[in-house]
Amino acid sequence: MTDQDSDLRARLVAAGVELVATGGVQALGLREIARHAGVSHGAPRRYFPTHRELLAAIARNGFGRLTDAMAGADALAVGSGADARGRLDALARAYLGFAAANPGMFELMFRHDLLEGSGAELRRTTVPLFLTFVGLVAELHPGSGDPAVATAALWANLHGLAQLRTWGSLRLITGSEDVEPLLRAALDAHLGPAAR
Amino acid sequence: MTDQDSDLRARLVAAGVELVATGGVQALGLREIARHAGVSHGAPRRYFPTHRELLAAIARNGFGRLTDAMAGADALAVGSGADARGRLDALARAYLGFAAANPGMFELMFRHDLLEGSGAELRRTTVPLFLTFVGLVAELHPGSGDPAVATAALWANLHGLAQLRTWGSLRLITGSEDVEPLLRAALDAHLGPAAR
DNA sequence: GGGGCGAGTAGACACTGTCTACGAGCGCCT
DNA sequence: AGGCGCTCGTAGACAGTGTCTACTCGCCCC
Repeated sequence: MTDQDSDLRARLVAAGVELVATGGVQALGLREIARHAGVSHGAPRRYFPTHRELLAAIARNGFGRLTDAMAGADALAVGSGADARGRLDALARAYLGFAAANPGMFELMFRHDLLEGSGAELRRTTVPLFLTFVGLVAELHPGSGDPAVATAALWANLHGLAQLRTWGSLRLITGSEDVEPLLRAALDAHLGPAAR
Repeated sequence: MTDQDSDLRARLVAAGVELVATGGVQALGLREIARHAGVSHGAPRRYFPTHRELLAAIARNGFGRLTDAMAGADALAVGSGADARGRLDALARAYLGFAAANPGMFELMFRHDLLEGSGAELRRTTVPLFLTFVGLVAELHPGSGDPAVATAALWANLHGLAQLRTWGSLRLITGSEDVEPLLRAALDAHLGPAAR
């Protein structure tokens, strides 16, 4: 698991991360990743039996970075004295911010056809993140139904906003590329109007 | 545009629709569609200069069917005396129902990487549908901000639910495959509790 | 009746992911 | 010290893909 342990494995993932950031998902050909890492096209097979497993490893990196980004945003919110609602705001913004800053990676992370087989494991990595969401929602809305359901509905809203923005529908509909008003509307709808 | 006009064009799209229903997006190879339509692999090129344009035509079929399904559900709701909230319920359920019944097609419809170039045109086909949404939301919440923003936020919620369900996250989170409680939560959040 | 042309065929090309045979380089053990 | 074995990466074959180009067949119109 260290940097030294199986150098090429880490280099391949790093090459994939770089490629998906610059060229999107379609730049993640097996041979192209191998070229980018400076090895022959057969080399990845030693560490990743199939192309999909390499993609899954790249996606795993993305989930890690997403988790880190959100944890960081949450810690920052807590540090500046935010309450539950403020923390949820910060987490939601971090989610959308990650999707906007890493559209290719975000797409890869949720392309179940590319990750089949490893999908279940990747899904599990989002659980801790989700649990903090649930805790905050429960704190904000005590005793009003299952907080997991409310949280899942909210998460789906964030996710939909992220997807539809990269798909380009939002600008068509609202006339603006800005998700901010939509995000506010979604948060207000699910969590109640923000305290001001 | 009739059945007779360029027979093969329609047959190719029909073959694609069938293939995507049974084998998902990855079954939509150009050569495989041609085989399924009983022609050689070079034939599609006469009607679709590139593979992506054929996929776009298949997706266009999907958008048409989605629009029809939602319009039908809405008409049914109106026929049974539903108010604005009831119609929105029916429309939302139709959207999720379509996504659940045609997961491959739904995925294709929102795979911008496969539809690049034709994406803008396809997006436009959803506008009338969206406008009825906006009208109903405006009727339900008169004078509370831009109804287009509220509607876009709601649509994103539906879309996110559809995507996350096919991705398999919802079962992990809520312990159940059923979207119904999540849908109710989303609708209640955005539209207020349902009249009963 | 013959020329042009639209429609589909067939093959070439570069490229992909997978599989297999091979070889270079290193550590280990006697 | 020397040979063995094993890990790691190379190189080529293979079937399959999307695109492009040459071609052929059949039909319509003059």
